[in-house]
Amino acid sequence: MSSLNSSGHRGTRTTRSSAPSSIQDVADLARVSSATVSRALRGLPNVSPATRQRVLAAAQELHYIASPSASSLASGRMSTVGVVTPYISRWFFAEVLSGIEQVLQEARFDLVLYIDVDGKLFQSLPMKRRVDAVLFLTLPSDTPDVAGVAALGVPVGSLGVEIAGFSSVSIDDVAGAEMAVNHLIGLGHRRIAMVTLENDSALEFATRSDRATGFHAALDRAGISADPALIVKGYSSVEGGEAAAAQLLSVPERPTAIFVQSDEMAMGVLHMIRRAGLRCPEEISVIGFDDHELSSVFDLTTVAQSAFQQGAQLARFVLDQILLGAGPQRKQMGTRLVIRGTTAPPAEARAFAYSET
Amino acid sequence: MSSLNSSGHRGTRTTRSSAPSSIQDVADLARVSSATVSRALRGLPNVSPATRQRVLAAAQELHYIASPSASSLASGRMSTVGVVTPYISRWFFAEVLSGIEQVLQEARFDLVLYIDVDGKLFQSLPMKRRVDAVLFLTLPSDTPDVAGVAALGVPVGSLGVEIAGFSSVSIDDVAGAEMAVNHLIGLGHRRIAMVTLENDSALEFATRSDRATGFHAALDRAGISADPALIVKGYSSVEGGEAAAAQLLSVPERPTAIFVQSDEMAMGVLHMIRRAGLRCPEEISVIGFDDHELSSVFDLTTVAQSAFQQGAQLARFVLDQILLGAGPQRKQMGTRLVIRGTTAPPAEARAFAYSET
DNA sequence: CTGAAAGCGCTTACAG
DNA sequence: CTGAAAGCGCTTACAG
Repeated sequence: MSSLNSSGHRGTRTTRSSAPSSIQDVADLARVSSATVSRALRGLPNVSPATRQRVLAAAQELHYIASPSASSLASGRMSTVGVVTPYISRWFFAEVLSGIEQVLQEARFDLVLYIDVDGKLFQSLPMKRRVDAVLFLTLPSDTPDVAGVAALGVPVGSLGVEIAGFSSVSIDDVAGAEMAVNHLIGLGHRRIAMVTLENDSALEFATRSDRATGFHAALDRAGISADPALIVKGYSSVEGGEAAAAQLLSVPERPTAIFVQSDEMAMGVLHMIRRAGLRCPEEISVIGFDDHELSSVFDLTTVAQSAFQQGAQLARFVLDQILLGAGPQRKQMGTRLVIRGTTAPPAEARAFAYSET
Repeated sequence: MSSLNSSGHRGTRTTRSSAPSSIQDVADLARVSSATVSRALRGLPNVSPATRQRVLAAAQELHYIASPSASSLASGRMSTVGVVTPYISRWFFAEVLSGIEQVLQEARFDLVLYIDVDGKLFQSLPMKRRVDAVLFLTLPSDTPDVAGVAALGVPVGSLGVEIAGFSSVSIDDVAGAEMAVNHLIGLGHRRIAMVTLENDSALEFATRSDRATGFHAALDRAGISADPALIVKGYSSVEGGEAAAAQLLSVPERPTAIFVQSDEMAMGVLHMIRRAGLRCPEEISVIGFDDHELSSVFDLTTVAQSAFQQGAQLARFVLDQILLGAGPQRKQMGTRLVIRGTTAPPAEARAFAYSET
């Protein structure tokens, strides 16, 4: 090792941009040991101000950046969180991911992204030994797979579904759905349909059943018996909404209102309604769920949730576990009814009387 | 080190699920050296079939997964690619990211995600020494910042803009914009407006100027002089489109057609047109750019591009650089006119004659 | 407040 | 085909 060339100050070293400088280079320049460099640079105590200054200056001069693999190997910390999501281009997941990323970036953690549509990832779990925690925006419906996740040996966060031992953030899907359906009932609707999620993959979307529960609860409380013909499943996309709407519109006694599981699907529903020559909300009301960025453009009444905040909160929870050794935490976030123009009293009701807004 | 306890075969070892097993554990169980384990598990040559089998079996029994930090430190390879994007919930970026992720996942590379709206990330470049390559879905407009990126010392890929030394994938924005405007001209439009991107950040959206170039080229060729009042800027969002449309609709001599830089902005434009009580395409035509998932719902005529394929291709390019030592490659992908219902001949033209579709 | 030394768990020439 | 050994570049008790 050729060290101690404190003569050529910023000459030879800086120009040879090939190999990045090591902690030893910094130590040599600052005339301390690598242990001290490590402490000084990480802001640990027990370093005299003067020494710290010298180290900082040396590090800066050499453009020193600690090798992440070396420090991970030595410390056992990866400063990385894995995130598993089924989609990235659906509003909800994109927003959640953005929230997670913001919190992690502030904490100077890296976010490793895994997209997994069909739950196959759970068999290999490529994030093994790579991350300090994993966030699942969806979980496999398979119990053994979930057990495998727990066996990762790192804090786990799950979105939308509470699992023993995992941190989680969710919304009250039951209450949200009830709120939506109560709004329709309050307008005078009795024949209310629901578009729910197709059980299309190995993944667990807890929201599916919970929102259906809220739907039924609201109807029950109003003394309305649910018509099975008015409950249809669709894929979580605009096309899924279109297909579901086509099905609903062909039911002999058409519904006067439709509660749709997501705004994206609701947009498909609106599209199909328009194509069928029907007018919304005059002839049929539609309410969605999410408050998607485009919902205002569609003038869509919906149940708003903040996906971004949910992601941010979930990231904070696992960060607490990693950094502070906290236990798993859970939180349920609020939803809010956003009344726009796709809901109105049913045609018959209007003929008779005024209704509440 | 207590090794050689080959007696309790699957007893003691497997049950203590605390510390993950190391390469040495596997070596002990298979009665070979750790060097051989390393070779056998990575599929390297010079390992006898019998030995390889024994190692594989031992590794499986111990649920062995190599420590990424240790192997990175020893080999110098991170098996990770960094991706920097300004947004994640915009259609284009979400699609590109999906394409990148798919290719990386197949190659068993990790994707580290960095969201950077305002280009600040380029001052710290947190992916230093963490990744084998970086993909920029956008670049800072600052030349020194770009130089800093090049100094990362790893292959770099850039999307939408060609930079010396970087791999890149883009579309021919000029040609795409010309195609859009030619479509409008062919329909008989002469007063054609353009909604372009606000120069709202430190980031370089090359598409901005290129599409404007195509717009002007098409007008020039048709002998139409562009009216500066018909070229407005807006933020890259639905709201941005609304604001831009509001401005355009207040121009004394209204345009008969609008070419909008992105479908998302076009949706805002359509919304504003509707709110202004105008009919599209009867009174004003609109053409977008992207072929967003929702464009068919809006019946929006647009210039289609495959963002997913662009992302996948860019990932393959840098993978070639990392794995095969290839040089930077570049490719321009195609665009395609998708004619839907938001474009039609201008009102005056219809009064006189038939026009082409 | 500081340093010497061990160790984190792999990979890779180098010998054989 | 296989192993001993060095080395990757840090962090962390342990002494002083």
